[in-house]
Amino acid sequence: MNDTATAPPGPGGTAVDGVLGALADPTRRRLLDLLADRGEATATTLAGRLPVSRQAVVKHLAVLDAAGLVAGHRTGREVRYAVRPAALDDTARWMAGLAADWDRRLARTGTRDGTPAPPGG
Amino acid sequence: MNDTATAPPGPGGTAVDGVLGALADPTRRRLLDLLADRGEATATTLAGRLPVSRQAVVKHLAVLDAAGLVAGHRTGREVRYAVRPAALDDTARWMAGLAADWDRRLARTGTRDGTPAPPGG
DNA sequence: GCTGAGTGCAACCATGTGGTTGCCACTGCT
DNA sequence: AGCAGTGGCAACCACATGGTTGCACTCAGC
Repeated sequence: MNDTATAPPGPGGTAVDGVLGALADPTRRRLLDLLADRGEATATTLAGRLPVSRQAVVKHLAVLDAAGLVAGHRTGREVRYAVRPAALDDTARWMAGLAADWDRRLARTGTRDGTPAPPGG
Repeated sequence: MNDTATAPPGPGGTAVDGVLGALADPTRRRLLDLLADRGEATATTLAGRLPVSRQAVVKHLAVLDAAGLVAGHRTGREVRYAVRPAALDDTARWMAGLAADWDRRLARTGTRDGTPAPPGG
């Protein structure tokens, strides 16, 4: 059984989970916005634009990296991070599919609750 | 300045924030899946399908309700909840727009970071 | 009116997570 | 070689959050 609801039959379901958690935090969203705006940036630079310490930014960047939303590569003594639209796009599609799925289900289900759920589907 | 990144210029940005947080929790997603599948259900019924207590379900339902993902209406002594695709659909669109926005920005930005561009810095 | 089912609320606990500070290692420039 | 800047731990703190239990209240049926 997949644990990502039902709409996303594709293998990308796991990635979606991380993306949702990562995007749920406002600081992280701000970080992504900053990153998308600058194209690339280091944790130190980013920290200068946010009301949090560099270490906090590093942690957030780690979460975003785990979610596949950003990627960092070392350049000399710096580590520059950049956004990766792929994961976001994948999640957007998953969500759109989920919304459509809900609508579809709502159309076929009436107002039953006491019933022990449909056996065949 | 809105705190929901930049892509969604519409007023729906606030709703998105709640949806993301609500969707980030696996139990909540399971709940939504159950709800979408049954059409309608009470917290007690839902609790029977999940490995958590009824009260835990009630709390999750409250979060989902605050996010606009579900709506509950009282029927006698029961409170039946049902999913509301609107908020999800809205968020899906926001996310798709954000993904497109990133791609757009990445196309125009090069690899600048060290440049103290903004005068405030 | 009594009883049973179901809801709502409050207290409480444990863990996760955001955030900070401190310190050390490494890299690059002079 | 020496100094300054940047990154990477690790420890630590505070609060939010998921989850539980207990109890009181309400609605439905007999």
